[in-house]
Amino acid sequence: MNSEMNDYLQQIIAESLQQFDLEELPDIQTEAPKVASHGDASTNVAMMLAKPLRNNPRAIAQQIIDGLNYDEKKIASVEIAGPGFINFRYAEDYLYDELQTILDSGENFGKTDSYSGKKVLVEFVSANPTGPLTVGHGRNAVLGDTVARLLEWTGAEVDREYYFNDAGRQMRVLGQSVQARYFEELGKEHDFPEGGYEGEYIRDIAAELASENKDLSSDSEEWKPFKEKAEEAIFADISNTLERMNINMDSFFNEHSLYSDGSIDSTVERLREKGLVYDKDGAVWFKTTEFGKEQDTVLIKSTGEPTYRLPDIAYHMNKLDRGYDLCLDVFGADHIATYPDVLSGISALGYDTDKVDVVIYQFVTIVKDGQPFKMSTRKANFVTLDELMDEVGSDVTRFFFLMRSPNTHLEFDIAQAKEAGDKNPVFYLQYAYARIASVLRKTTEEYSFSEDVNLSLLKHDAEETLIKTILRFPEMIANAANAREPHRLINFMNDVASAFTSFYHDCRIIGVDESLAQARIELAKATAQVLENGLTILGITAPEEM
RNA sequence: GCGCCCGUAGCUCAACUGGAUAGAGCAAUUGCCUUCUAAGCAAUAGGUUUCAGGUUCGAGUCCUGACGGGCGUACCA
Repeated sequence: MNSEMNDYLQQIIAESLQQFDLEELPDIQTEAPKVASHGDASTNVAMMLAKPLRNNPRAIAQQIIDGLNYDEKKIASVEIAGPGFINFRYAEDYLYDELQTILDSGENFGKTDSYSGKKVLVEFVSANPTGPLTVGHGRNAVLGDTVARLLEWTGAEVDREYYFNDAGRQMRVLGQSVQARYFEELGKEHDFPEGGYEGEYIRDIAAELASENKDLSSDSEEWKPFKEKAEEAIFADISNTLERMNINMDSFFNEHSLYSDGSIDSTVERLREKGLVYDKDGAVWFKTTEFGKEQDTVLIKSTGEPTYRLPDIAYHMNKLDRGYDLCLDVFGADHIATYPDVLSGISALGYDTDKVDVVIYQFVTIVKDGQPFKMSTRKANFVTLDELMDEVGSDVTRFFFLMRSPNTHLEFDIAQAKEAGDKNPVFYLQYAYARIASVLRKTTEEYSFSEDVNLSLLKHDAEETLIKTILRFPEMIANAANAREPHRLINFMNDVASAFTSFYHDCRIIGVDESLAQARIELAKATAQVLENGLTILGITAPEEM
């Protein structure tokens, strides 16, 4: 059901409700029933009013219907069903008019405006440059990008940002690892650092450095040039991977800039002025107990080094200072603990926490050879996203990460993904699109129409079901965007493909009466448009043939 | 111990934020290619939604308590 119809129904219901002399109007909800025989739209207001009006729901429903003043060009019938639902059936013409709007809107069909005028920042991936992106990062990357696309379709102006830290212990060890491999490459003795990065990519970077023939020191304190080279190479690799996955970042934000511009220091000072920060045991503490936590937490260690919470707070203030109406963070379940501290910090300093929201996703369990597989970047025990895409391509990769709700664990069976082929549901969607494209190619050869199309010839059950299904598209996108749950769109796309295939099966296009063929071609075009728009949001290609 | 997420068909998961008969895919069984792409369609089978209470017209969904799994709970990020 589109929002225009929704508004209309709510309006006429509200008018009818005036007869009851209610103190407060109930929240009128209208939705498409699960079962088609229940009509096109349904409302439960009568049941909600049962208690305040002290009457039985079906009697109230009857009174509401009696008081209903509706346009017969839009609504064909209204009836009471079950415990007191009021079901509406659309006028046929309405359906055909709506089908025409899909064709007229074309690649814009599905766009709504609930976020229009809003500036949104989605921060995701944000992996530190210590190694290639793994399958574990994939869920974050694809989820973030697709939520961003959904928000764009609801009118938001979205920026994608990658937050990283190239300072700290991890990066030092990375530099030292490259250094060790570099001297091995030159045939010299050099100790490999404890807990160093063992991946093959480290050797590749070292080999490239060796071939450049620079005069680099073997002094283990002189790891910085190695770190810089490694960071450069790894970032190039990460960017390449993201590009392959159809992801384009608008900005990369280095945590280090928060130190150099003084925001870290000023954040601590401002919290101290509020009396929320104190010194103890040589460390600087944040009074998180004031916000309901069991313990205070350390902001700056006794070594003088901040914990990650402090830059996180400063970073979020930075984002809000840049004028965003909504800042979305995408991160895995292991980061959930820091989030409340960040909110406490920024709200204490007068920022609106409603403008910050988080998309939490549960971990990806890698299943390899039928066994759960523990990954570690340091130990080089991982499957990279590049390896995965080499095997199955980016369409399947993106689809796989989006299929499931973010808050359930995603089981990623490598073997199954690799053999994906005809088992993979992404092909079901693409296949439906390719079939339509094929039929449309054939019809342009066989037909040339002179008269206007008459869509009202589409009276077959399969045709009506298909029209009603594709009309739900804008509402689905808005819901998925609000919930930040791309898998809803995937489920919907399956409904579309399924409704199309049963139409395709029952209703031939070529070889039937010419005006009917013409109408069916239009319906096929509209379906292709919805599939194409949906696949665009998912970042998946819509192939003309398969 | 405490906090967050989860428990739905043999397996992997949905269920449009409390609605009507809980649905898909895979696996199983059975039909359908001289007609627009069989990467498909149609049908059969598979369920006490982990368990026990509660809230209300109505609960897979909300609340309480068990049981089971995952992730946190660091002067690691």
